[in-house]
Amino acid sequence: MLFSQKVLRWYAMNKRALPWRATKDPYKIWLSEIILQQTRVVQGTPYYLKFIAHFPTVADLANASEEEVLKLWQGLGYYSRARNLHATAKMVTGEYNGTFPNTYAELKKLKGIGDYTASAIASICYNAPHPVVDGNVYRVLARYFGITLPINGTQGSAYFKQLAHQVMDESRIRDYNQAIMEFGAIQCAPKSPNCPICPLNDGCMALQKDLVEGLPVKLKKSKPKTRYFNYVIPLAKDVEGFPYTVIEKRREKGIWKHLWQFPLIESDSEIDLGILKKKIPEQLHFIDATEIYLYNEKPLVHKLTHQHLHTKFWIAECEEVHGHTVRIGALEPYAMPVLLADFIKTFKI
DNA sequence: AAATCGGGGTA
DNA sequence: TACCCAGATTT
Repeated sequence: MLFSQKVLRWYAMNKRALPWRATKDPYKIWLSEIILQQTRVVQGTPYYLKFIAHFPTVADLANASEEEVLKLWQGLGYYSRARNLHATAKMVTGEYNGTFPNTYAELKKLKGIGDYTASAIASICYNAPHPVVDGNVYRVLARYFGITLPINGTQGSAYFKQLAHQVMDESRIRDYNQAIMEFGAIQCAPKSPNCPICPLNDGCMALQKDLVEGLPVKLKKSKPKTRYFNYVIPLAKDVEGFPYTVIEKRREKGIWKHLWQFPLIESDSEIDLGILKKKIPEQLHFIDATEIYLYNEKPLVHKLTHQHLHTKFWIAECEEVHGHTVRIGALEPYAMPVLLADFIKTFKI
């Protein structure tokens, strides 16, 4: 039996009932695909349900503020997805008369829609013959056909793309694309796949050559860089006696763009109170503290894929503070990185 | 071509 | 720890 037919047969028996599987509405398919980029189904599903509940149509999403979109996205990571999601919703609503384009080429022009996502939407919504190539597909193809080219090199990327095109079932592309991804996620798992029970094991080159654990081959990535963050939390009391602080929006490029944070001093290494007191007038001139103390004895290490953030939280008690002031009890509506959302949860004055 | 962009789950 | 996740974009 053909590879594609084996995959489709496996899918018919094993597919999960996922919230976006019941529809061909391009808005919902698009939303699910953006959420699921580099994100596991179990992590993304609650966000998908939240977004559909808040924004039933693309026009609802377009009419929301970016603040609102980022807040709903909080905790999911890769926040450019949320900013691009909002921009594309506005584009579709404003320039496409509220209707998503129905071709791969037109879809790919939209922000946040690359090769994979354009193929996914075109095939799932319109049954257009574009094979998806995601992390699951790389793994399944590399193993079944015994391909040792690195999947993230230029050569390998092109090779897998043409191979995917070669082995797809064009007549059933809508199901086939979801089938091969589901097969990769459930059966042909990254680690310790249960090959003895796999219905594709008879034709699997990796299994024959004992290469299952070694495939796919991936070029090694760079090591994470260490950064030293000093968050200074100003603390003052307003006229009614409520404690308030100051936050700011991250405008520069880099992580967490357009998310909110406390005033930040980044240093080249870990610093103590003495150094901090010298830096505050230089970098955070709006803070005039009567007392400053360290909130966490050991730096909290927040690990991202490419950065390790050694973070100290300093409390700066002030008579008054200027800037974007917010009561401590009213920080919830602001979209913040998990690092800061976690801090706020534990923070007791 | 390589780096960057999060956070969480798994072995 | 190391690796991966329904990748896209920038450098």
